[in-house]
Amino acid sequence: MTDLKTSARVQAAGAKRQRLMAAAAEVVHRQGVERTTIADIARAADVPVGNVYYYYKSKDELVAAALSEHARQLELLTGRLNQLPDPRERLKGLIEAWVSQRDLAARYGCPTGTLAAELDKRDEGGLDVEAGRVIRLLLKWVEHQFRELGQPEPGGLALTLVGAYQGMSLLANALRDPRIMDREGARLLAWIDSLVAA
Amino acid sequence: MTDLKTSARVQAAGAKRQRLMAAAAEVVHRQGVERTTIADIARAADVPVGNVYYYYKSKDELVAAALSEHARQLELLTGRLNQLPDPRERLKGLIEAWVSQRDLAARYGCPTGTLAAELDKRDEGGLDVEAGRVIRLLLKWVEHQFRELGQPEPGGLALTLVGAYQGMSLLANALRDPRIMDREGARLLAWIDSLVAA
DNA sequence: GTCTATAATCGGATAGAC
DNA sequence: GTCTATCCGATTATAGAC
Repeated sequence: MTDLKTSARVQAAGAKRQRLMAAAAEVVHRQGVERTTIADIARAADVPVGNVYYYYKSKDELVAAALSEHARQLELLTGRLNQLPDPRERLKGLIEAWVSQRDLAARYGCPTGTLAAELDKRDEGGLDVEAGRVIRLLLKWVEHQFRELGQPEPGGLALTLVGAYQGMSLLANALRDPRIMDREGARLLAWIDSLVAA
Repeated sequence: MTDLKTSARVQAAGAKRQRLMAAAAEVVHRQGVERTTIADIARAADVPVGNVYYYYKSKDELVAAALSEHARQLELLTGRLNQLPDPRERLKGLIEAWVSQRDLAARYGCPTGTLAAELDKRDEGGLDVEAGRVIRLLLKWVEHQFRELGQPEPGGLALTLVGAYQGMSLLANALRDPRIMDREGARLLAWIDSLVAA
């Protein structure tokens, strides 16, 4: 019985931690790190404000949690795409996933990209390095697909593709126009199709 | 004599306003809007803190000033490039200007792009719209060059070029690697060269 | 026009009751 | 584990002397 109670408590605690992590990712994406208060995240996660510090010792830890939530989402996506037999189809699936998020991107930009940009304006903490790691995760996966496609410079192509995504997200956001995601997404799909396997 | 004294005073006042505007642009680029205090800008401009409010009634007005400073810099650059007779050379000159800023971009990102991204995370003020205007200024100029080159879809090409710039700046910044600016810059130059005039 | 002192507010973090 | 009350520092903005 104590075991049951304990595991239930642990699960509830784990659930709260997870809720806080997911809420941190969402709210920080919408408001940015600096404009997001602990209270904002607590409210979104439906956790009492003063209780947050039991799970995360500081605001920076919550931001780190948001970052790892983004990494988790990315791994979920690439995991799904890895089921596809053809690397070309995997890359096209990635682009389609980006385009499907057009409205969110037009309103708040790429979650990881905007977060990285904001964190790079601090010196302390080292959260900026953490953000770079998540972006590298994406770059490495894309590079791997280009290599499997037999492309000569997979690293350069990955930089171009991910850079195009970051750029189109920023422009869609700055101009508040989701159609930019459609337009550039279509161009990227055509580009991938045009690549000749070596 | 009163005229002299008055004009001197006006000039000094104008000079302070300009110093504050330039300082706002620089400091906000490095630290971001939210982490920049009025005191930071005052110090950078060598103006007493309490005196700032004589020139700008609020922090938002200082941010707006930073934005128009970026617009001014952009007009200076395009004005110089307009001297070149060939639109293809003008576009290549723009790309070279971007690459020449690689170290700044790798440390703090594109001044206008990162500012736009940060401002888009607020609802109040309408400074986000102002940031969009500056980006549109650049897009329109680039579009004009592509049109003069006889390209069929100048608007789409402008979106691609400016998007590529924003993307490579963000990646260079997130990965702290200025060589990304060289690499992608070279690719863009080759792309412009490959375009066949219609 | 210039500058100081200070008001007013806000948000991160902690202490400690339950 | 949960939650309240509160401290403390920082920052925008203003009032008013010079």
